Amino acid sequence: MALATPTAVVLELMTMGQQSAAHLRDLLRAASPPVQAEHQALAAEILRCCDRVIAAVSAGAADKKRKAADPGATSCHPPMAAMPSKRRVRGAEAHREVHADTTADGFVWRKYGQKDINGSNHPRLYYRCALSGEGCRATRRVQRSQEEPAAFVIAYYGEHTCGAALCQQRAEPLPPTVVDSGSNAWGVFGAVDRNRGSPLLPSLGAEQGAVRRHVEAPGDTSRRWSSPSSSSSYSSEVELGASPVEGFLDGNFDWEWETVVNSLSFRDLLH
DNA sequence: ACCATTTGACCTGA
DNA sequence: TCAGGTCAAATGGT
Repeated sequence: MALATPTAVVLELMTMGQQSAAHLRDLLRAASPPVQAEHQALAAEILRCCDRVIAAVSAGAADKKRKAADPGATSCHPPMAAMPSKRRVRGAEAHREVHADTTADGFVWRKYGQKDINGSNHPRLYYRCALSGEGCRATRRVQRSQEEPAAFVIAYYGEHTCGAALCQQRAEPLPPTVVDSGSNAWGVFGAVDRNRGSPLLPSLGAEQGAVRRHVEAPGDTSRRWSSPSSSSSYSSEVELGASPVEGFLDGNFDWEWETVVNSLSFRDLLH
């Protein structure tokens, strides 16, 4: 139960504003005839402002909490104090929860963890936006539905502050079929036509060939996702909007399918 | 050698 | 203390 503290109220209102701005931006984007880029930029700007306020308020609240828990903490370590906690508050409500029959939502995600969950037959997968290195804080949690093993429950946390332009670059042709996109228009981009199903598989090879280009410009490493504290690389997942192939559904998730998809290099997609 | 993927360890909130 | 979320070393593939 959320306490109606001033901070909570600000967060709630800003989140509503953020969702509205996202919706507006998406409406403008999809408008025909196309609206001026200036208008779209304005909507994007509003969204960015909301994002920043939410991030700032959240960070402030988290910092306050940390200090309360650790009164000995001083400003000796300003970088840590200024850093919002990377760890999501357990049980924090998802920004949006989607029940879908595929994990593909048109965004480029990087898997950063997997966990077996108590009372669940299926592991939970953790993804963050592939552009997190550029400041995008969107993450998602994917798990097979207990009731419907063929369905996924995808919880989204945070908004795409990367502008999602790159994230969505492969999703444009997909029709909107995601269930429960709520008031948040990101759901629109989760569009996947399940009827395409496995027939997409053969085309993947061609697409992969088209996409796979090893062009690495100097300084391109900034685009490669990496943990702030590590030089190791992380897995990437590029979801092309295909449903898991029947037969993969038995057993552990559709790892095989994801592996096929994973063979696409995220870096390649950025070119 | 480089990059992607896996998975056990670690951290933190409840 | 436990369970969920994240990190990062180890491993495998190209």
